[in-house]
Amino acid sequence: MNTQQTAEGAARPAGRPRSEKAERSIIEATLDLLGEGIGVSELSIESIASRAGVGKTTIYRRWSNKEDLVVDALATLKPPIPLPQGGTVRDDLVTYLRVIQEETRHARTRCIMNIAMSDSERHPRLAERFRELAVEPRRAVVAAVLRHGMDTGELRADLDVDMALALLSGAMVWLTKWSDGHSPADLPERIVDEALKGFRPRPAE
Amino acid sequence: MNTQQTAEGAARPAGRPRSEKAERSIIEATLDLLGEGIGVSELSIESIASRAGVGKTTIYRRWSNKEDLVVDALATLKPPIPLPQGGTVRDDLVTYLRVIQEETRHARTRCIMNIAMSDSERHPRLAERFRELAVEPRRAVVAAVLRHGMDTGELRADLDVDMALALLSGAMVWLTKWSDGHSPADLPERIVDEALKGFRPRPAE
DNA sequence: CGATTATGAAACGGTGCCGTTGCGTATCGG
DNA sequence: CCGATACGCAACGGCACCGTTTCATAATCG
Repeated sequence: MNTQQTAEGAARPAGRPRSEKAERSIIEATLDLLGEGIGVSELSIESIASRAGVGKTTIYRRWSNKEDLVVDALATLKPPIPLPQGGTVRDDLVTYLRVIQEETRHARTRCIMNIAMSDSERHPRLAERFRELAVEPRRAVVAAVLRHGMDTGELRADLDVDMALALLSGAMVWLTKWSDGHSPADLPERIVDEALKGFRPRPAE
Repeated sequence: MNTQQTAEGAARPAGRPRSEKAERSIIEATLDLLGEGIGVSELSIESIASRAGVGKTTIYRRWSNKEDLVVDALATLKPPIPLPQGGTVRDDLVTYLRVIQEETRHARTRCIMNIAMSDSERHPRLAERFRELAVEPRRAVVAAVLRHGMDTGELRADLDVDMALALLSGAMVWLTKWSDGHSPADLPERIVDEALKGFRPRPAE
């Protein structure tokens, strides 16, 4: 009985359908502004509408508040790299950090990371969404790499995977943040090697 | 920057002197608001004046813009703990991370850290000030601890001190950020031990 | 005392954004 | 074509701040 091809199966609600293009450009404008360093709280609906070439009405019709819009915008971010786990664990880890380093070069990524980090208290749903979209998938992939290494014996059998992940990612973010802008190209290698060796002297290698 | 400032030797500039008490309460109100999660850009002079029980005039007379005020406010933050380097290097490092962990419990510290982290692009002077006041002193202390360990042989002689610091601090911050609010009490020990051991298997200990 | 400067309070005009409404037009189903 | 809905646009009244000014009062000098 449903003559339209709406995916949901629900009847099409008569009248002019909402423009997918408008929706996309609204979300794009939102990410755009966030990427320019505008914080969530300073982000105004009017600036989004203007940037997207859209009436405010069109935005208010779809989202009842700003946070919902930003959540949906974040949802369009794809975890861009699944990491091609090819060689040794060391190489995979270096590749992983290199991806982080590369992304940090783009202002857009950097700003969105900042938002996720600092607005986590005031906008918990946002932080949760970001974690679910950007953090968790990667965590899972790298955790698999680490476990693989533990199986083959390249890594300690009793390694704490979450701790190892935190050491690597944390160091990368930390150094990038406090290292006067641009980080040296060999940073990923150095972090991984230092983490693999540990701080204590090694009796024999 | 503060426009007042007659050094002790200089002649008193006739008329009613500026109230030290007002100045303190302005700065206190500023830190107060920042500690409640208000970001620098949303921080309004009027809210500060109201909170401090002070006229806007009194603020504008001393600081020409908001950033200067915030910089001065940050300048009153003291690096609260110089770290009692007593026992083994391991213990000192655990103590260091415990201090970070403890501070992270207070909302005020957390918010100010967030500001330092995420506003570093839009307010470089602020970030610089924070780094100079809060990050650098501790970095120096812990770096000394690490170097001491390298001398005594508790740590590898070829350890990269900056990298080690980044691994420890980064992991602490990372785990605190992504671990649903409260971090387990033994986190510092676990981070330090994992970092000391390294990820690779150890032939014999 | 009088000169001088600071203070808190209030009001100023200006701006940017809020969320809503009305308008004329565009795009769908029937 | 008709009814319904969405569109972009412009305007609304309202609010929060901005940075400045005015004012009566308070503190310190000579």
